[in-house]
Amino acid sequence: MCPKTVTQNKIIREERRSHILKVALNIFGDQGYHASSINRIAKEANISKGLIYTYFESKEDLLKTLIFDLTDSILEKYPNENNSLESTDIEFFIDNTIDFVLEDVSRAKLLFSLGAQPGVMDIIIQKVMEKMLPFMNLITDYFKKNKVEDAHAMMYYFFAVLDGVQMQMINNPNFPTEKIRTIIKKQFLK
Amino acid sequence: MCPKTVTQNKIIREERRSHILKVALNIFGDQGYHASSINRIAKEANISKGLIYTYFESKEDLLKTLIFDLTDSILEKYPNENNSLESTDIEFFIDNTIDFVLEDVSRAKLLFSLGAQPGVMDIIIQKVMEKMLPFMNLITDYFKKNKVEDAHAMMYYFFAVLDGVQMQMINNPNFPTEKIRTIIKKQFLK
Amino acid sequence: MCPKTVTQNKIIREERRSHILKVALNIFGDQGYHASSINRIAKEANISKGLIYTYFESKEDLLKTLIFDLTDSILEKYPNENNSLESTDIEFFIDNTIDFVLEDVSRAKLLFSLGAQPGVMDIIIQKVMEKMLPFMNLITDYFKKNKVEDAHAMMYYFFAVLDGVQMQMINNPNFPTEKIRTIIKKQFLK
Amino acid sequence: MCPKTVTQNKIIREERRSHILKVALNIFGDQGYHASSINRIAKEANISKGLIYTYFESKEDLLKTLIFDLTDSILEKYPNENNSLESTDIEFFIDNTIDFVLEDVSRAKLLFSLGAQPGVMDIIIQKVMEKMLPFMNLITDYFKKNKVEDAHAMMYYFFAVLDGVQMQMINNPNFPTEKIRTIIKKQFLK
DNA sequence: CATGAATGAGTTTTCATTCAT
DNA sequence: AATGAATGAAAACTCATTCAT
Repeated sequence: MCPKTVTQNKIIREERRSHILKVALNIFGDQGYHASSINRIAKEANISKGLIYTYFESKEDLLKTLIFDLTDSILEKYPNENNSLESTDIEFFIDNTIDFVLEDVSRAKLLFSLGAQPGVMDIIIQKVMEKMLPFMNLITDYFKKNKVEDAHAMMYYFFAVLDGVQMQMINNPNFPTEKIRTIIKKQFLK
Repeated sequence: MCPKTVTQNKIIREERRSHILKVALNIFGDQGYHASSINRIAKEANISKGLIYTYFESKEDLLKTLIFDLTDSILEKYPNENNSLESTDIEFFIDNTIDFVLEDVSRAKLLFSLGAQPGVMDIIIQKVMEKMLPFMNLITDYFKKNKVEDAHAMMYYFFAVLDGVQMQMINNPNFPTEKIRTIIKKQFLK
Repeated sequence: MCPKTVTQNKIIREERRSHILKVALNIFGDQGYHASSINRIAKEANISKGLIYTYFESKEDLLKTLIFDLTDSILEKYPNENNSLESTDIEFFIDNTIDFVLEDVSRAKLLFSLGAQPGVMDIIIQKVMEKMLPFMNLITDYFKKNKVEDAHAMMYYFFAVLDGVQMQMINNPNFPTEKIRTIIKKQFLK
Repeated sequence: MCPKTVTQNKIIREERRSHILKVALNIFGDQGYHASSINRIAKEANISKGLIYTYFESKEDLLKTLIFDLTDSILEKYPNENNSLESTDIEFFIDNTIDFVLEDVSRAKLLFSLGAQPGVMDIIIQKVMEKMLPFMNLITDYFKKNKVEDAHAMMYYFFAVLDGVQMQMINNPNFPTEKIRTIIKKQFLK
């Protein structure tokens, strides 16, 4: 029979919703947003096309939802206090950045594939920047404290290195992540 | 009057062709392949949709052509001899990698947006790997020669760093490229 | 309410599919394959363009499906045993050939319009020939048995006559089909 | 140099024109009108697309011209006097009908492929009918004179047979034309 | 709530026709 | 007269979205 109790429905709804999100994340991450069809997502999730539209307003809404989750998980990488940073804070950030990819490659893939989606990366950047900008300054201060010559440039370099490592982790199955983690820490932690 | 000479036509064709390629590179780079319509490319290039099809068989053919050009320009980054590398060779590669983005941001954008296009990145990787694999070994040898502890991991780190720098150059208008160039050289050249 | 049952959908799909086929047969038969647009077929069938593509992969697939049906209905004209033919077998074939047009003029029109479609007639011929070739020999034998001077040529003549009759039936509204049926039988049945 | 004398031009024009017609006849006959592109015709004729349009107003005009030629050549098959027919007249018509295909298969192919082109066959039929209708009556009279039971039906049969033979000649490379010619004459000439 | 048939706007692609040279 | 680059209207096809059941 079809009808269900209210509670049953609530649970089912929550499960379904997150299932759809998970499947969509995988497919968007693999094929890119535009190349992924709602049909494909529905099939992969073993539900009907129509059902997706009871959980999400549109394909774009699905993407936006994923992006907000993504943004939240990115924000978690940044330490919460605004005091000056110690080595342990930097280490925390390095670990979080690397673990961010290890935990869910699809999520990271999606993030990196979003660069080409005009108007989407902007949303992320805008939200992330609030936390990132002060963090960038803290990193710069950290390098100054450690007598790095051009601390400002080194801060940019630091982010570039982490970006590059994330990209390699995503695309290169031979990438020796743990060894690289050690190298990064050796280089930036004093 | 008599018909346009063969030479005249050849010049026209060559110009148009490369003009279309240039416009397509920009749009594909900005929006991603799937989000870019032939219509848009035609408008941006101030020509009719149809004309694109006298120069390229299909939208995919247009992409493939761009990719082959891209692949060629990537291959130029790698030094040609297979002897052991000196500092100058590494410096040459670092400079080429950075200048690759400076010369044509759209081209680099396209390259980085291609990660999500299944079946496309494969083509590039396959062609590039022939030259890249031996080069990776040479880099490893270079680090060994310089008494780097884990030379193999350092090689991967080296490539990750350059990837990350390229990404930042593309996405971050504040990125201090020249200062970073100096930092990289200081770190990896001995 | 609960979703449409599987059976309901199956029925709908079957009906729509055969409706599209019927309309397409008419239009292809009337205008020829290339001159018939999917748009036109959709309008005539009172459905949207898109729907045709949920039932058939492409315009060509639609044609191929019609052709396979056509081929099947042609093969039914030929008697099934491989023994030597009697008058009744020949009569059966003559009747079937004429009735083939009477039953569905559009189908016959399509068949005759396909001659110019390269690569399509080949498919039909290839499939039909398997049954036709032995039948041609049986017809030849039949004429030999009846002391026809050049039985082999007469066999070709027999097929030519039936072809011509089918063509006249299709194109000439005044053609006295039943009288011709009698004439043919009088001529070829002994 | 390009400029030519007036006379030279006239000759060239006439040659070009008939060359284009010949090529178009072949291609239209082979592929059907709609599947044949102007581009293809131009290439096959070793001239430019544009040039076709100095000789013919449009693709349809090209077809119409071919059809008028075709109609003329069909009309030639019919004897010119309106007196009652003798065996020799019938024989003349049979021979002409068969030779019509032998002389130029492409022309015959085009004729038979035109059945599906709505509005085109009508043109032919309309023009041909003027000569054909009285001829049909003469044929009927001929059969009556020869004590054929249902002379009117036999007349239709006669045309059907000739149609079928033409079709076989076009489509079946093994068709024994000359033997069939004999058979037809034996059957219809007394 | 769940389905998938159905839609139609938008995309790629083709091709007869034009026109500057 | 001759060329073929260029156009644009129309065709094939895709896919997010809707809706009857």
